Amino acid sequence: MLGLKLPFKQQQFEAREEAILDAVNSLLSRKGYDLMTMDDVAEAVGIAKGSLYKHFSSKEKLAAAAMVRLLNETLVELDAMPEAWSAIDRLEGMLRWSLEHRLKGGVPHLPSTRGAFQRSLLMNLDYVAAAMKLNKRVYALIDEAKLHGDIAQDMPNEVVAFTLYARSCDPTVDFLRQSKTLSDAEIVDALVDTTLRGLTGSRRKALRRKPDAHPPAAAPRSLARTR
Amino acid sequence: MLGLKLPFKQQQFEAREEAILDAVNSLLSRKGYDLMTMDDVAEAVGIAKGSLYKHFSSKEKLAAAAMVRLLNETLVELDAMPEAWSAIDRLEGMLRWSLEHRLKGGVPHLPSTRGAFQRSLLMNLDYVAAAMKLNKRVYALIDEAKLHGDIAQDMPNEVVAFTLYARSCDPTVDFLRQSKTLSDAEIVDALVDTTLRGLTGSRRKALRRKPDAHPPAAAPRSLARTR
DNA sequence: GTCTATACACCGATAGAC
DNA sequence: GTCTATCGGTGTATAGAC
Repeated sequence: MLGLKLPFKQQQFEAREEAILDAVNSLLSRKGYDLMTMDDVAEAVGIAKGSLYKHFSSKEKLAAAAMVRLLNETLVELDAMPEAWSAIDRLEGMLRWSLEHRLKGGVPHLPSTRGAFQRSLLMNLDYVAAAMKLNKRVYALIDEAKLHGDIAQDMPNEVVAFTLYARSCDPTVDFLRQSKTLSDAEIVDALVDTTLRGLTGSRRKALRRKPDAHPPAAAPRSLARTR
Repeated sequence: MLGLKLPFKQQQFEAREEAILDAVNSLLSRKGYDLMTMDDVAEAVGIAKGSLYKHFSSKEKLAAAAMVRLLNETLVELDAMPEAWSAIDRLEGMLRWSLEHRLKGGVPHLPSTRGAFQRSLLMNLDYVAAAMKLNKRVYALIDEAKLHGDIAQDMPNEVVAFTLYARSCDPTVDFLRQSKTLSDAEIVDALVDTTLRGLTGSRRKALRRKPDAHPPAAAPRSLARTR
């Protein structure tokens, strides 16, 4: 009896941390890192602000923990996919899951803020480790999909990976939702469609850029910088 | 002589406003709206903070003015394109221009912040007017491109438009730049490529989703909400 | 109009009682 | 560990001298 008391309290402690991360997850997606205050989090969880700091020693640690949890959930989701799915199916599945997760009020995979948050994340060892683990998995899938001819060979892997990640924090999602003409399911379909097949839609055989067409490949004005 | 004095002062006044907007443009792209302070702007321009409020009565007005100027510049760019260009060429040209503008340190077309800025913009009459004007132009181009078979017919116009706008505030741009493996010109090419032709690359005739393939169209888990 | 100085509010983090 | 109260710092906006 007495031997169970400590594990119980510990279990309760971890349950509260989960509740905190849920609140952070929701707030982070609605207001972003900069506008999310510790008061917001405390109020959403139903505890005092001071108590928050007994669980997480800073706002940055708190937000990073939520991001790490998301990355790990994504990995679990990848592992839970049907055996029959090919590499491109899994990548599409991950993208769908991300978009649905976001539409339900979850954090995006990438920090959309151009602020201090991104930099603090890169100095957080837990986050970097989780990100690298997921990234390795995704890169392997991309390589496999390229072998199957499902992804253009000449597309750099990092472009593919970041494009997939970034779609979950694309403001297009918010704007489409605000315009109210598409359901959530249709928004997901549209985003998946444009991401994988582009605006031209690879269903059509006719390609826009014929071998000897006029040259819109170059920039309209010579603004290109090699940096 | 004396008749020119007033126009001169006025000209000087407007030149200073241009300088202010340049600074805002740069700061807004680097730090985002929330992290950009009026002190930052004042220091960048080289004037006192109090003087700023003689030109713009609030931070929101200031940021909105920068966004309006960007939208108008985009319209000018669209009008300056070669006559021979088709609708899809112009849309691609606009996308390229946006990406290059962003890589040179300019504001993105959409407010990436999930904060109060977006809401304040929608209550700014000047911004809404400029956005509607550009939007009308873009929608016309999309319709024309669809007629030519350059854009998938079943893609809603708003999805196409927002996808084009959103690409200029895509965090992929930042991450690719940080990884240092691609030049700025290559980043632009890659982004334009994925946007128009998707990750699968519509150069290949073989399409991923055959008519009677297995069904990855449905979500991996039934997370779809009709809302 | 441009400057300096300041009012007012908010937020992250801490202190200390219980 | 949870609470209330508070410190220190920062940011928007304004006041007032020149």
